Amino acid sequence: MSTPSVEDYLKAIYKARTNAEDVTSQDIAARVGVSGAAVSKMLRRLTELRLAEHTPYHGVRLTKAGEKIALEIIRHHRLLERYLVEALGYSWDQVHVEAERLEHHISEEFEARIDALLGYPATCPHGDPIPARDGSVPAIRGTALSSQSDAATLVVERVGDTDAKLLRYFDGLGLRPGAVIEFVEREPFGGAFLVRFAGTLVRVAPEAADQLFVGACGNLRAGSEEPCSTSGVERRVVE
Amino acid sequence: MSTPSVEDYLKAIYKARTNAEDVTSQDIAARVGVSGAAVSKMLRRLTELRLAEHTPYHGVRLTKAGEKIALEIIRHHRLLERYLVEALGYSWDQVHVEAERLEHHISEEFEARIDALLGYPATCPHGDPIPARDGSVPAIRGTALSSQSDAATLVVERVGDTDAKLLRYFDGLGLRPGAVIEFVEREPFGGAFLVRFAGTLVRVAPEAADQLFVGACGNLRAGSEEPCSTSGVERRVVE
DNA sequence: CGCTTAAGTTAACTGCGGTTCAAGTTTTTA
DNA sequence: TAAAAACTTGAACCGCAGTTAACTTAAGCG
Repeated sequence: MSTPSVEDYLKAIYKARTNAEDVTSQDIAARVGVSGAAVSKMLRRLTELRLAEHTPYHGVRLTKAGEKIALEIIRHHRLLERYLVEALGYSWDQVHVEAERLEHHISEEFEARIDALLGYPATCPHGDPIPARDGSVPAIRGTALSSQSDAATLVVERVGDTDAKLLRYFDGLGLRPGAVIEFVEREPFGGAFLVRFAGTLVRVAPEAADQLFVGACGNLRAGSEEPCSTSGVERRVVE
Repeated sequence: MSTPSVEDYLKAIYKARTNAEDVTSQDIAARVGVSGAAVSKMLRRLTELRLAEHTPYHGVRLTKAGEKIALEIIRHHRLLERYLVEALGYSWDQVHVEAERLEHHISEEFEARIDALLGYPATCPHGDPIPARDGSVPAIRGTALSSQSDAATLVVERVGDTDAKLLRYFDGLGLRPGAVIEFVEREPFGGAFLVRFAGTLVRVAPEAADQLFVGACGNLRAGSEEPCSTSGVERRVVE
């Protein structure tokens, strides 16, 4: 078995790779929250463990084995987030921190049981896809609202999950995965993004718009039963 | 915060003390699963951390602070066991191992939520009392069936929780906390303990009898609604 | 094309938590 | 009561995971 620390690095490398083609050590360091030197050392270890391939001063890539572990941990994380919300009544801004610790310590048995109890959900409460047990991952959907330029009807696919304050902000506005919004325009000089939602005009702050990922409204979200509803509320799993 | 390792030692010392007056290093070593030398070193650390008072070659005692942590961990463990059985459908022989890892990693928030969801249970599935959040602990009930000599009507208070095989054995016999049994006699020459349970005669093996703790039947178990039922089945918490 | 600079790596060190082996202290027993 | 046995501790060591400080490398610019 791998240690929680190894798992954290694998997860960070995996996530960094889905964003940028080249994974930099700095990026990993920032994600894991350690110094660059710690990253260097760990990359050597991961290479020895055959979980990654690291050519010094150049890139890192996860091996099949490394990716498998990364996906297992991400699966644990997102299932746990979902479980904490659905079964224990956590709010969606609390779950990230709790899942971050628990993801390293639950058994496969635990994972399987909460998965079944939740009815095999496709996404976490923030809209990120839950990797399947076989290692397949549904495509990550949506582009940041902040990169939107033309007016359009859009559906919220997912939101950034790390900043609790931001999540409470979204929650206050009613902006959750599944919500259908109409992008109107951006206020000038780095201003807010104007969005019509549930009949009213909402101003989404620039930094919030970076963390709000939207898709074309015709795009059905996997597992979403009301692709273009305006309720803005995710379906709850009822036992 | 203390590390999982520190917590394991504190728990071991606490539990050892409830059994014997003098806590030996060996006992701790066996409980934690490490060498004697590791115990010596840790006792020095715990003393420095003011979690225990250790006079070399003589005893150890937990300080108030140390006992507080030990009880928190035990509370986590027993609540988790209960939760895994009630909410996730684990069998009672599976929960110890899972709880052993999770007990170090759940937050106070998590603890409070499962406690409320379970309706503030008084015991774990094996009958051990769950310490309250303020640090008070209901008395541990019952004496080993193996120390019984005279025929009597008894109620199963608790069973040893560490041996999964033994728990399945008890489960097969129907012997769970709350079960009312009649102790008849012991077979000669280190033989089984003869017990009448639910109308039939049951032979309890000697090593099992060491781990089956019984009390006088008039003794109401806290939180037990049917003190002298013969159903042998713990009430399930229904949501 | 070499020089600066930022990114990445290595080296030396720290703390934790374990090990084995040897030495010391109690306790038991002959 | 002295020797043996059992228990406890100390010393030297290891692996993991981090740190800071010094050194390499790669890249970009004048």
